[in-house]
Amino acid sequence: MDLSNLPGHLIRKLHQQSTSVFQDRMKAGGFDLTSVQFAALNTLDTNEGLDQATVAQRIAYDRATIGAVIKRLEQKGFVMRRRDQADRRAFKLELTEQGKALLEELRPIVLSLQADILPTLSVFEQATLLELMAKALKSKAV
Amino acid sequence: MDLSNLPGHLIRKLHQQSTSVFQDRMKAGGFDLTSVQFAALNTLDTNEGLDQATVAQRIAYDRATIGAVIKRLEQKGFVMRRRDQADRRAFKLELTEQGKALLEELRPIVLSLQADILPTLSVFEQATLLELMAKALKSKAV
DNA sequence: TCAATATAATAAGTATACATACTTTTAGAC
DNA sequence: GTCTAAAAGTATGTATACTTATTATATTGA
Repeated sequence: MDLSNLPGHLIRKLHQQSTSVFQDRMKAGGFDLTSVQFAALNTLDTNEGLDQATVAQRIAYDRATIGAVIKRLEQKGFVMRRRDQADRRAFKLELTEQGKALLEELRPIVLSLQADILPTLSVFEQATLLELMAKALKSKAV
Repeated sequence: MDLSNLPGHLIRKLHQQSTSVFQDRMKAGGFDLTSVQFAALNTLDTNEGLDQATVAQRIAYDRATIGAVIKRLEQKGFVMRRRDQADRRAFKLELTEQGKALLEELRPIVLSLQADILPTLSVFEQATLLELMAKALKSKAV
């Protein structure tokens, strides 16, 4: 039984390639940030005051993982947490000035590295792949 | 900046969907095995006596990760490790009878769950996606 | 031959990723 | 107004996933 042509294996390897390109580019630019951390920062920029659970839901992670991610972003000085006075269970999250500045620097890098994730595909093939992946992610009809 | 249409994000979500289907099916069948553990077992079945480093290379993981995976498979009684007398740094790995039996049970399940990873795609679309992913994984020409 | 190099496995450290359980707080039913 | 169910965050535990360093053993080349 050869796994190498099965969807599960191909998807995992592609994910591996994707995160590897991201890490390499960050490192090359002198930044110390993972793709998850970037996704969280990016979500907060356009949505000041979100809580952790909502951030987790927006970028499709569980609360526990995002809690740890936010904690590290706070320690690095990119995010601030304040108790929500209207709902004292939650925190309102916002970017620090440093976080905003970082995000402006990172965005063009993150956009440009996307092409390197699929370097052997033509523009048309890339578009086809993205379209099929997006369709595959749609929830199955009842 | 909307990440949701970028390759990196789509690939991650698809990977998430893939591992989720795998876990659900294993659980439904009463098995306690991850996709990585299955991949390692499957590699050993057709290649008795491989060492950890070679297994890692075959299924595209680093040695440290596979070392931990093999350790758990050994604890579960599916794999045996013996010092390679020809190279005393390495272990020769082989499946136990229990490991072989498990693999026979799992294979049809793993094959059948592949279709559920991409439930909303037609057969033709699935084939196209697999082809593009395989091509995207080819190393970029020098 | 023997010093330099390389390799197999492990150790230690960081960061996801998720399940489950627990605490605190909120909201809805009555 | 009180009871209960739900939700936000945290804690705990397991399992990847990878990097760097270390140890033991092999290989090599001058």
